[in-house]
Amino acid sequence: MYRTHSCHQLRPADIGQSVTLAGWVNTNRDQGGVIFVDLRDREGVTQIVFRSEENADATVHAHKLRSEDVIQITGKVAARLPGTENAKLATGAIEIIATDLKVLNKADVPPFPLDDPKVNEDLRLEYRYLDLRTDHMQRNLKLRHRIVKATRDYLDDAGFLEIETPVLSNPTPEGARDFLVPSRLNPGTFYALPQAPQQYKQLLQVAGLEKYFQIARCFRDEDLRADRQPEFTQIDVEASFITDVEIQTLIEGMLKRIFKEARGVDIPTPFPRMTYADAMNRFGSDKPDLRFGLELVDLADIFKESGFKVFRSVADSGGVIKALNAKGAAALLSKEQLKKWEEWVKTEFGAKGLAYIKWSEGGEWESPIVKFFSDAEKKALAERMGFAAGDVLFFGADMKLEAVAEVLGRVRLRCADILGLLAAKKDELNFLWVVDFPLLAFSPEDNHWVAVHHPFTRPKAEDMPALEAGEYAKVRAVAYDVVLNGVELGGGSIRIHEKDLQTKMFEVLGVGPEEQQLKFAHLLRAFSFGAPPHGGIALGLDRLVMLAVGAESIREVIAFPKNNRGCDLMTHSPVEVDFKQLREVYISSTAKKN
RNA sequence: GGAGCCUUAGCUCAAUUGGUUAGAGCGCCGCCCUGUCACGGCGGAGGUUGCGGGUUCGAGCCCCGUAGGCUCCGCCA
Repeated sequence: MYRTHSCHQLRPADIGQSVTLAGWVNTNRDQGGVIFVDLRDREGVTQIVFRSEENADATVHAHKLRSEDVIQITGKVAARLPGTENAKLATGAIEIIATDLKVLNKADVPPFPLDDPKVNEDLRLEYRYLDLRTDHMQRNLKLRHRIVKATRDYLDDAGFLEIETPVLSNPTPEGARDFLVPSRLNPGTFYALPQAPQQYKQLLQVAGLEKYFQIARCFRDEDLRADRQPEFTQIDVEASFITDVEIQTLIEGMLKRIFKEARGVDIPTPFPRMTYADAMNRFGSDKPDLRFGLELVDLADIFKESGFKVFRSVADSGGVIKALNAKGAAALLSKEQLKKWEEWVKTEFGAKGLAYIKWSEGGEWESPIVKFFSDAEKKALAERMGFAAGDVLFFGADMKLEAVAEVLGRVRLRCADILGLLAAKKDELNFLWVVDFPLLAFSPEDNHWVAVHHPFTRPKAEDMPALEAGEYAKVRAVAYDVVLNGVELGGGSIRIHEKDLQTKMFEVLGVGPEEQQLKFAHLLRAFSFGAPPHGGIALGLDRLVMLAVGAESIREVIAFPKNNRGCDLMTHSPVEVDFKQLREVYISSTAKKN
């Protein structure tokens, strides 16, 4: 037996006991005649004392201890001398008077200080096993475990079955780029790693399992971000004979339990609901952060007769003109900075420009466009926007709401940032359902309509006539996203369960009968054998944990993440493989070597 | 595919306008220390300033290229 107690366990009640502890040397304070070692394990820290006059032999060896050595010590639990208790440690009232020391494994000097949060991330990732020893990372992984456990318990209580689906499955024609896996037994053919268990979970409904969930690993071969990894984990849920509101209620209860058990907070349910149209119109985003205002305001009617041609032409032809008022931002935004913002929207979103009016305290309206406005327009504008000295207005004008939303939605977030609107609300948890997403969007690059959610999403019953009539832009989906503090946590929908409707959807999406047979025959056939009405949702577990621990990146809540080029800096994955290994799976590389 | 920022000791950073021997804190090594807990004291080692080229009497600093890291756009049904 290596130990009798953990390093977090012993208290004054244990004084006098003989104990054995094992762990890592956290710090070693050698004072010559007496040596203090803080011994660390997963649970905590306990102070060990070596006294030369009592245990000369052990003390001699303790002189040689260094950080991160793995040791085992035996000794007696003792009260600390009066006045030397450490209130910062849970075990700070006691210490172990060591009688025996065994070095289980010496450690080299660590390449970086483990307790320094400023160490560069690439170094932490190269030595991830050391980084994971830190309190910070252990807390994150423990909380992740609590969240997964709460999820399993909750869904089990609700009658859901955890069922695994294949990781080796088929490529999907739409959506993200697939990771491919060559099949050795079937030369020239490929599996794909799943982007999501979508079809399998629907087929489990056809199979009559009724309530399914899975903590599912998903794979998408796209570029990485702070909140995107090529492999990530979803809480995947699907159920039969269920409505959209019932799924939302189920998930609200699940998130309530997760946050109660993980963070000890009670989040209010039900969450507010907002339509996609409202979210875009008022906040310029389909995942609005409602912890602050800065709402977008419609101005098209004011500028119908305007002398400013850009606004007038948009207003006249039924386009969208909106503005937001960054209250108190004038003092924070110099002319040069405003120019930079304009450059930013131009380069990043391809906008033509960013119109603004800055009203400094005790000054005039400063703006490249205001000279074109009539007095009546200025008055109407100031009134509607609540424009006052110290404010900055930002405008967006375009024939399409999405274009205005893209620019002003981001300007809104950036304004909130510089105005410090979130500083006081860091701990607030603002949940929201965004509902009534459009079913379809026209893709100019592909020159056909694509599914906004995915091809299996059910159109709203009242919009079926529009679908039949080919007015695709008007058709809304029974789809919903759950949003937390402006981050999309997950999304789902009620699915199509009728073969004919699914076929119709494929046609609209430009998937012809041949391709349907090739790629979706199994699903269409399954629907012909009595498929129940069903629907579900998937939540991004990594993002959920990230928000629960207050991290800035999902890499902080994944044990062994990839960097932003998809590489594992510890194992150097991905790597080149031997020619023979490629030959076995009938692959030859076209990559150019340099 | 594109944009921005970054790279100086093991780690985190500094180095005035381009100027002489590139510094600090922590860590590391050695010695001392019987109540520390960010222990303390004394001494010491440690640098191809990412790499390659250029400008200059002289480059950590300026220019070009390149590699790596981070963030973002595109992409992510």
